[in-house]
Amino acid sequence: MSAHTDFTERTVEYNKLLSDFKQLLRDNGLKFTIQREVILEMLYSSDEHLTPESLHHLIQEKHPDLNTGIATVYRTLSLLEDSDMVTSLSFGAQGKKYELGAKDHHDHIICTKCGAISEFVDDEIESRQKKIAEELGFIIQEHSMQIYGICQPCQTKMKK
Amino acid sequence: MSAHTDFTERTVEYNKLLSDFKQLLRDNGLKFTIQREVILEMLYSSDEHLTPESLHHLIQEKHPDLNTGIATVYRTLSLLEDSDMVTSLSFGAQGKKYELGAKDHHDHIICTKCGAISEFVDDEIESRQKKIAEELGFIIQEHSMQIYGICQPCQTKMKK
DNA sequence: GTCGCTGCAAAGTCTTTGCAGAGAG
DNA sequence: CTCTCTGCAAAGACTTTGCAGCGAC
Repeated sequence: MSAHTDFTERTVEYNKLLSDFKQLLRDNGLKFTIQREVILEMLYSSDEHLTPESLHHLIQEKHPDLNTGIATVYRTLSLLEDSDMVTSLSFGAQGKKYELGAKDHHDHIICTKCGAISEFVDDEIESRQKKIAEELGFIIQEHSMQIYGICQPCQTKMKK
Repeated sequence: MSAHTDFTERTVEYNKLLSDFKQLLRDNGLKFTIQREVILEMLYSSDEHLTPESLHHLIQEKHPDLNTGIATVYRTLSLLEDSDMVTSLSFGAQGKKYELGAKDHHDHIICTKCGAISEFVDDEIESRQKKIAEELGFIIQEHSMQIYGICQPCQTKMKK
């Protein structure tokens, strides 16, 4: 499930993120605390889109000693969102989900029979999106796209 | 933005919607009430994506005699959503927004600052999606796509 | 040391639910 | 008449905020 990334590369990427965060805090006269670092780290290491609650849960699990409060999670997420370091998304279900803005972009195609998920990126779609946003006067930040269908293996099963 | 529709045609379209709704209610042993009719009517006649609160407000305004409760609005929207007559959208901004599902397929572009939503359809994207699904061996059923960005008015505000 | 940060709990929002009377079928 | 609906208010779920002690700088 979680894509394996080369350790060195991952560290470099994370360190960049971390120093951006520190810079952001410094620029605004804010303090770099262990809680804030852990929240960033969890956002980085998780491949999922996290809700404030799931993020809090993750932190409680991995760093029980910190006894981080949910309020701090909310406050930090707002801070990160205001600074465009994370983006909040809310698909249908209740409650927002958050993800780091720095990750590689990709879309998903989901099988409605077995739940298998494939990822894809299509340059043509990406460029059309930019054009559409432009035409509508928007400055595009990102997008999210899901295609739902039936995957090959499920199609085969259904024929039997 | 809002396509002008000829009055007669509009009435025909609305009547179709209304009879579908009545049928739905009948099929499930539910009752056709004035409140339910007014909610459907407001959803139909509004070009906006409505929140439960704004919908309630609209109804209070146009039909003050009914004194419709917000709970009824929530209950009716859930009913309509469960029956796929309306679709709920929940992007960034707080609170869900609802739109009639009977309308033509379209995607959404959402302002991450103020929550404004515009709609669009792009044939090229639609056809690319079909192609991608095909390449990945999927039989496409449907899709959902959202672009997030900053709308014109918010860009202007930010410059000040 | 100073001043922002944190956890806790209380206060806000938004949404759902229980109830008794009203109303559709 | 019966059984669902409705408005109201109370209860829930999710977020934000006030406060006093803690900790980064």
